[in-house]
Amino acid sequence: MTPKLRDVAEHAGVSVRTVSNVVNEFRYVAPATRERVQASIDALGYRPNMAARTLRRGRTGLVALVIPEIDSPYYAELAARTVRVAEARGLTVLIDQTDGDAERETELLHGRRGQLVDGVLFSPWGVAAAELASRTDTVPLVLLGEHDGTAGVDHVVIDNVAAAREATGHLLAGGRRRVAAMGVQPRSLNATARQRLAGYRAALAEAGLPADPELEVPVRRLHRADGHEAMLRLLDSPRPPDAVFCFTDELALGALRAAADRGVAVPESLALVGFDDVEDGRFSVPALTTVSPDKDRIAELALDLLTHQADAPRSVIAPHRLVVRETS
Amino acid sequence: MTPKLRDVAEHAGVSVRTVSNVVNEFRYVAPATRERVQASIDALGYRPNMAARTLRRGRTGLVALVIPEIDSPYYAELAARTVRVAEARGLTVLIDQTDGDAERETELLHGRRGQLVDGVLFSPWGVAAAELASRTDTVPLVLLGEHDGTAGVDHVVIDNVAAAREATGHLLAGGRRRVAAMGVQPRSLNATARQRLAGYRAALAEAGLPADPELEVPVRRLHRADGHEAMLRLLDSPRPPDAVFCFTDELALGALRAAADRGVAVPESLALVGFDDVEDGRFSVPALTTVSPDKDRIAELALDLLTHQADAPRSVIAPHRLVVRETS
DNA sequence: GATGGCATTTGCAACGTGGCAAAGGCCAGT
DNA sequence: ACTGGCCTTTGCCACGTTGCAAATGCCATC
Repeated sequence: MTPKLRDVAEHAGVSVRTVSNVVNEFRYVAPATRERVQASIDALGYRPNMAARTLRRGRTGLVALVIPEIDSPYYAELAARTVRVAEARGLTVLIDQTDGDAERETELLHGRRGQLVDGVLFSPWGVAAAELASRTDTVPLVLLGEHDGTAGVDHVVIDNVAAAREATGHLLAGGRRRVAAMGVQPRSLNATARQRLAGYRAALAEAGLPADPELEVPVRRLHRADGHEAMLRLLDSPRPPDAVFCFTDELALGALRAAADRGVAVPESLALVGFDDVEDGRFSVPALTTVSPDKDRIAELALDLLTHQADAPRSVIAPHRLVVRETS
Repeated sequence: MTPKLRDVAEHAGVSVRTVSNVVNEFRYVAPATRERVQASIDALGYRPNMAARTLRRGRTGLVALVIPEIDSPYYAELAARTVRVAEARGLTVLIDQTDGDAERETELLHGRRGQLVDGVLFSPWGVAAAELASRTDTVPLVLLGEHDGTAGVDHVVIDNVAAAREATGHLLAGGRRRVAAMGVQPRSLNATARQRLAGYRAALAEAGLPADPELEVPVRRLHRADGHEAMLRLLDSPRPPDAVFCFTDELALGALRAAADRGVAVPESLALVGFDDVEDGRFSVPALTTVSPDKDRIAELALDLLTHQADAPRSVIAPHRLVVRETS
């Protein structure tokens, strides 16, 4: 059996409370006592029991990070950073994977974790804003990357509209005239996709180009396979685009592969811009031009919001920048 | 305040214990009572308090997955699968990221998590076998992907030697004669790298080729950047290889990029084989030939071992297969 | 109508910890 | 020597839950 406070107390010849004081680095413990107790702790290999501590303190030190998929590189990178930042603040991250399933998202949102976590960082995929509003759970919540303003919830976002406009504008500035947008979501729940589409359209309008419905390409998910499939269709269509703004790097990498399959030269005949700046895109051939959100900053800001909950919901915007590489 | 059992009990006019019985689906609860209590539970929005439950039951339902990096695609994919399998078994996975830091690994190994988890799935990087043996913690432990047989611990592995031999043999069968191995670890702690090197050498020996130290390429980490750098060095060397067996897909993807940088045609002038079968490699140009470990199976087996701990340490081998694509 | 047995409900206690506040001990200043 | 004050240690209890076993109630059977 794992030793508990009482065992240490007996071993050191002090009261349970004193051991607790040592463990919690209480100020008023005589150096000699502290030393003796510490020796007993080491000797017995005592570790605080988290359950008991949590029950007593009312806090767990755990934060849930709810994301659609761990193995999607953007989320993996975001998760890695979140874990690092959280650890630096004495928090532990519990990663929940929803597979984009709205039902599971709702479940987690309404506190299925039952007091297991002190806060939730939530990167929604299929869940509607209304669902957020109807939340009864009291656990602090911060939304990542979704914001249509309706839900009265803290959130960290990047300026998706501006970023999409820059990306599309960059393609247009390079002389492209048939620029497609890939990543449109059939169900319009997804605020991020909507905003990127809006930015794309704004850039077209600025350049005096008409919006062509054929060039607004819907995909089921945002994976490489989806990008690959959609790009093949585009390239096989009567009037293929000369550039594509992809809503994620994964889509862009799939599209890049499709271009290779069809023998279309990138960037000569087809320019591509992605979104997320994931590691893969830096090493692809050719390397991917992309919008790079500041993931470290996102993680930091999200944990800031979570640990300093305020009365009124806040919206924080993390920086992004366009990274031009070889696909454009 | 979140309602507790007592609140529900009062609301439903039954004892606390009966509510607990309903929550835990105890057999002997009258249907009418069950219904009434359930109504109260729903009305008040009761959620069991995990800390109290854990304290009482002695189990948390949490399993730690300790990996070097979440955002390395192999680990990300493994983590995603582990989370799914665990969930199907009513377990929640807590992901710990060590950044390959031996100290942190040791810390986690010795139970820093203090009863927070019921078991640990551990994918070591820098920690020595001796460290494992000296473990005092009693939490069930399963090792992933490391096995030099010395540590008396359950583990799930693939047959790295055989896999490396197949991969290298495949390159040799394709007529390559200067086959390099990339991914050798300077410190020899890493059993996986050692085994893959052994398999590589075995294949060379089988083909009657001498082992050339110049072709056994060490790298600091196993990332794309390391593969890129190492490959550039190889290509710039007096006698570059005509094929490289990379110990991870990430290295291979970096190498692929390096080949493009130097204008070396893959697979014509240079063949590449990776290891891990990560998603990126399926969409790279050209698509990566790789050793594909059965990650689903690894996750399942690991949780099997963890939940059915035995007296004697067991070694389980998960299947793998060589997936030939375009780089060889 | 009494008895036995089973279905259902309940009270008590304990899991290991930390908040609280009081008790104890020591020393300096008067 | 006495007092006051501060440093140090301590006991008691509650956090919310469930294991245990006993208590209650009901019905069929004799």
